[in-house]
Amino acid sequence: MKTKTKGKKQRLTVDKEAFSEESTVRKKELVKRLQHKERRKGGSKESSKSTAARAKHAWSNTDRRLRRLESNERERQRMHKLNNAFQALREVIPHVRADNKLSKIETLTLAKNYIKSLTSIILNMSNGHFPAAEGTGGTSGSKLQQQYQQQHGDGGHEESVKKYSMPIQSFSQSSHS
DNA sequence: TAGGCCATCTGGTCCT
DNA sequence: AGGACCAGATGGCCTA
Repeated sequence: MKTKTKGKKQRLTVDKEAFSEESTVRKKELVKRLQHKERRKGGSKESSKSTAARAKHAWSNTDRRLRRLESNERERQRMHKLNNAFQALREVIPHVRADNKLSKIETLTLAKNYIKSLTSIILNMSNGHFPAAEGTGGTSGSKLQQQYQQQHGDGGHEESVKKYSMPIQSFSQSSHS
């Protein structure tokens, strides 16, 4: 995977037509984009979606533009909140690359494995190795285990512990050095 | 330079 | 009706 060191990206927002000077690098980039676009589209088809959407509300162009800008702003805020949540998640899961930012997919995958391994540890402890869970009535370890096995099948936690143990070990090594 | 990751825009759909 | 949510499109930045 890759390291991410870039800062906040400068966004060309509404005024896309505002950039007029184009370096050769940029031109090449545009060509690349076009090719990429063509590959994705697989042909040109004019959709009637936008016109149908426009017909739905009898707003003036200005109104429509204004509403669009407002909902863009809301969407931006929503995505920022989502990214904050991702960042919070990154901070609570131990991982090897303390200096480099985990990608979103890496964060989710690691978090999933982390939860699995913690669940396994809890199950192991409550299954005879954890005195507090024995003979106290209430939530027994076996109940927990039954519930876990119903959802994940038998022996799933062994594997998840293995899967996650390597990153955790690496993390603890790097944090102690 | 290709490809991965990301932010943003956009229109459709769902929910309150 | 309006906001939240979602997925597709687009384009910028970065690394191998």
